[in-house]
Amino acid sequence: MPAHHSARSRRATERKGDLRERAILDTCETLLVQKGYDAMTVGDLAQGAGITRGALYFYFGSKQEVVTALVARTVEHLWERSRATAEADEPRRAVTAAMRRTVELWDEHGPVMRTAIDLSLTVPEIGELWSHTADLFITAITAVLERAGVQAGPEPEQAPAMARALCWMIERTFYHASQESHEELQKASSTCEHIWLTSAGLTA
Amino acid sequence: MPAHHSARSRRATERKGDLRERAILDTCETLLVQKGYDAMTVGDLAQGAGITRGALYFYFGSKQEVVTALVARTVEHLWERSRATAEADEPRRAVTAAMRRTVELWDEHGPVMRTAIDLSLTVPEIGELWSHTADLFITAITAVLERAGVQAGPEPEQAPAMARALCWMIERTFYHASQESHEELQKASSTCEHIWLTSAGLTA
DNA sequence: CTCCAACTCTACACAACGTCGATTTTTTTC
DNA sequence: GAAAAAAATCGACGTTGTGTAGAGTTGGAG
Repeated sequence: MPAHHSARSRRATERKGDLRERAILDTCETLLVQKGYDAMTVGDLAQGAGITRGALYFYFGSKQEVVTALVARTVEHLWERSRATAEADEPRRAVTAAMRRTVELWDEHGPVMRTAIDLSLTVPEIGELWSHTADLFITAITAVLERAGVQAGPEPEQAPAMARALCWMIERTFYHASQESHEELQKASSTCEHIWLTSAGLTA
Repeated sequence: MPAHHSARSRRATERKGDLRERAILDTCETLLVQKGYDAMTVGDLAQGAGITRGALYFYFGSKQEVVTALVARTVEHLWERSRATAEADEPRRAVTAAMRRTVELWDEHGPVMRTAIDLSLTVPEIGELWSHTADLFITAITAVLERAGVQAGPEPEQAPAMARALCWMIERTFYHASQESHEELQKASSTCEHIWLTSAGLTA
């Protein structure tokens, strides 16, 4: 595996391999959309990136590693965008903002996120990545619930447990909707937002 | 190619093959728990059932077919039990009863149901089976919501769409909880019940 | 007994994975 | 700007797991 040392000097020395690596990940994302994880072979991946199978194994140890790297890249992008959103806001607004952001993310990276979810059971690394991401959402939802007056605490009817269930609801609902269309995603978002608000006691 | 399950049900006596078939499915369920779908090979399956790979292919055309049959068997059992539960009841009671039944199902068949969910994307037959099952739940939830006063209709904030989201919430929450323990399942159930009731406007 | 269907096995062909060592290309160093 | 080092590429190989083919075995009905 090539070392990933960041900026060394004023001259950004981008190796040829870095290009290839990105090409492989891009190909992977494309293929995931076109044929899905199972049908995608290492040969396809290599061909898409313009190299042979042998060469691909210089960059990644396995098909799983490629996908893991792709998930990592996507998830990182996701974190960045999440950080950007202000959290200290009136609860109702916060919910709306969060849902809009979520729609954007799924619109953009639906297939990769679906794959990540599918593989998080069988590929421990991806499971790690995804559960970490989920935790971020869960703590965010928890914060909103508590600010809206839901009691904090470890019991099943208190904020953290509810946030967890709501997170899974959103994940799963978007998972399905993103297979259909952008419109479905919007509707799904409205529904989830409504349930979230109701659970928080913010009924209109 | 030998004809498959079409005319078998008419037989009076139980053939040796029916035993084998069941043995294969039982083995499949065991292996699913022990090693998971990917790690389970057709050889393992055959060995567990006391036959060779070749013989197994007499009964099932592929590994996927075996799992599909197992899912079908499990799901059928699930339908039977669901039918048994009375539907015409006071909403609050209906919710509690439904959740208790769901806990039982996951306690009993957690691994198979998790596998069904995982494969419903890649194996169309399983997807069919599972989405049909989900529809049963969704209509049941819809009925409860409407009886509790939630408006009927196709809009994202009306009963059917909400029922769908709640169904996915329950599915996903139980999916995760059933990997942990029976206790987690119970807690998950309480949380889901609470959110369901709140969404229905049945706040205590 | 014999015949047919149900059942079982071994052997084979194939596809995809991951490894290896040799070789070529790119980058660094002097 | 050439030699040395590192990075990148290739093609061939061994392995594993899948699904198929065809031959052989059992057991019950006529």
